[in-house]
Amino acid sequence: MGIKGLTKLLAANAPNSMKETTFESYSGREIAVDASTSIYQFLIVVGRNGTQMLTNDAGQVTSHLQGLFSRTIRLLEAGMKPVYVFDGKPPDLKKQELAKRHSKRMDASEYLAAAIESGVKEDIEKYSKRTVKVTRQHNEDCKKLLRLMGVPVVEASSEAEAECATLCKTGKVYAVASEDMDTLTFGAPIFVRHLMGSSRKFPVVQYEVAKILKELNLTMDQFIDLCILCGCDYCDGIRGIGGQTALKLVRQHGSIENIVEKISKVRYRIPENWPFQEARCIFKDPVVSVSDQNHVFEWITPDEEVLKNFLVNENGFNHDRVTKAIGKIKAANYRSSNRRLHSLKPWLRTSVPLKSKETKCQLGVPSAFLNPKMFSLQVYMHLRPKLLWPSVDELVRPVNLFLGVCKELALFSSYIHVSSSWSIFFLLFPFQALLLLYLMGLQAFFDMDAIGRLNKTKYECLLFDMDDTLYPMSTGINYACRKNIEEYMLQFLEIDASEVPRMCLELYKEYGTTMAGLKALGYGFDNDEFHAFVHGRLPYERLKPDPVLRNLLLSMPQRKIIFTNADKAHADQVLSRLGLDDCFEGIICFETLNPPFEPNSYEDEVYKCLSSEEPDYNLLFSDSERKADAIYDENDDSLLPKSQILCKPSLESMEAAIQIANVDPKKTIFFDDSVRNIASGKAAGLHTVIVGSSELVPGADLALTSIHNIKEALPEIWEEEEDQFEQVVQSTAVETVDVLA
DNA sequence: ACTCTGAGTCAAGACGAG
DNA sequence: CTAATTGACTCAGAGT
DNA sequence: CTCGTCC
Repeated sequence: MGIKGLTKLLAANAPNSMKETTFESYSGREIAVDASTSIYQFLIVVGRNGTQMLTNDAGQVTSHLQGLFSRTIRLLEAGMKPVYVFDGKPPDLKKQELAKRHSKRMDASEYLAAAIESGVKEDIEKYSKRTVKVTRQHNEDCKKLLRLMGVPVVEASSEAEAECATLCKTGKVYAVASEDMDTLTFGAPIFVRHLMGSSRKFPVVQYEVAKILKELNLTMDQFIDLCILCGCDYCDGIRGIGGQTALKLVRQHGSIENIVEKISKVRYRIPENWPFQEARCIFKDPVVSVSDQNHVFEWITPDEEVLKNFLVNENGFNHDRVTKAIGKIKAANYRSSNRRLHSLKPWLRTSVPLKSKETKCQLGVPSAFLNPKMFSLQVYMHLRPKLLWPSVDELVRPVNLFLGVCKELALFSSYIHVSSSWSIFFLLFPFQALLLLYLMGLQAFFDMDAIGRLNKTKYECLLFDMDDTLYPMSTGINYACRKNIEEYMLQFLEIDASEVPRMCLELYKEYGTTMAGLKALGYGFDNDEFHAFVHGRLPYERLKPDPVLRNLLLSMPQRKIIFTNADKAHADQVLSRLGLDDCFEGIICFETLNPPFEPNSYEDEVYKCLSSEEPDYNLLFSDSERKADAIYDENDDSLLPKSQILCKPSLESMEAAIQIANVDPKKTIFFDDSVRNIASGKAAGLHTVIVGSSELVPGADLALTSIHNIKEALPEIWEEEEDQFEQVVQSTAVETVDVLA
């Protein structure tokens, strides 16, 4: 039922909070859709002829599949990235409402039976529609279909609308498309109605919750109260109070509590045991599935064979139609992956560094950064000293790309570690190198002995991510951190509040850290200042010493190194709070990979970040390439600026870490909680363990729900101690050497 | 006369051949 | 083991 | 643009 009369109320009292848009304008956007309501519509309307519906050979209804299939393709073809959200358990408060609906349906069933008997066609049509319900099987069919199509599926803990709103609040989707006004009450920042109305009966309308609050001059809490008074699914309103009066009362008294206190008890009857506070809770802090803050949705290529089998063989779809449709999905996928950051472009246009230069000065920056020109990448790149062999620079890029591909291929089979010297080899003899690589791959394929050897490989080093890996996500540090980043963007970079969460995630997704992304967009803030702001007031007190983990770590014979994207101060703080500061040989942190930048000695910087005597050409090239790419070409649709910041999950950062730590990736295990970091760790040739997940992810050799399970899952780490002859003597007082120092 | 509420009722997809 | 939508529209009736 | 068809 949603919120009674909210549409009218908003149209009358907050007309500027809604704007007409078009279907096409959501191209490139992630859109959350409530699956259950869609399925319901399909069941009611698709292929219905009296009680007759679309069915497969077994007589099972397939209307929902037909509808969902074509609708999803329509969205994908328009460049949208749908995320379907399925309902979970309804809240207890909704039970009575549901019971009411159920009994209505039962009545309808009786009418239907009567209608069939009497043979009145219109009645049969009418009542059979009313008896429609979405069964578990329907939901499962649709989930299966979507997964096979490569479209993400979310199972909500409770209400799908609440889950959708949360996805939007956290920036995981751009907007929620729904007809249900509840979505706004749950606080979805951007809410789109009539998106699916292909019949241009209604135009597409976009609501923004921030604008609604502004225009109604209410806080979010007051807006929720207003919605409850209007009448929602969870409890009754007050008889005699509809939208108009509710708005007046909320404006006047501020909250339901005050309204109840002030209004005439004679005129209005307040329900006994009125659960408005519980209803308020459902809207304010809805039960949503606890998902990884940093989880990102992916739209992958459809599983063609299985999908065909499912639709054609199991459900009687026309083979040619399905083949054609799959072609459409693939084409759409290809288009969007080719310019998947299409959606970043608005920011690129509006957030060119001019503003950030000013901000920069306001912040009072260290003198090294006073020349504002340095912070406009365009200007800087224009003035920068010529790189070594600029023409080679151009040449190197494709070679590096090629090398990257080869590496991934080769390392995928875990046999060959391509060292940096390969870079030169590839540069000089690309074809010979390719041939050699091919032969090595062939040899490895047949060399079963190599497999045996590989399995026995001793581990020499353990590389640990820190945040959410050495301590669980539940401490809330990650969440607090993100809030701080958002606040920084809002306060110092003057980014529009409505864009912040989404931008935050999008940049994180593309660049590894939001900070790296911001830099890539041309924001010229000071790194230290950013870190100080973001990490300065985290609830570190929630981190408690972890003696169990400490003992585990100290008992491991291998070298142990931290590899984090965070800055050194944060790493020190966290490790000291956890009581682990003496467990690690070193910390590879933000400053290690991104040494303080000195404008005059650009070339030196490249050398300095490598601790080796001789410059490593592989890194040198990729580094210069990175800087060169920082220019954003307005005319190019597909190219986005690269960040000048080196951080996970870039392959370069992995290689740099391996280089700095001076380890052999084949003998190193990399622990991280991020799927992307794990994937690129694997690409760099490391053994990988995903922490905080019970399921294996692509590129992970092992999954650990908690780092504490390490002994059970990886006994090899300790076994080694017994049969290793020249065992490294592990002094109990491990010297903590910061690599930066 | 005018405003507002509340209860009941209805309708709801997507495609493409002609 | 069960249950599973929603908004627009109309019209009657109650209150101002 | 409409109307029949999708399974």
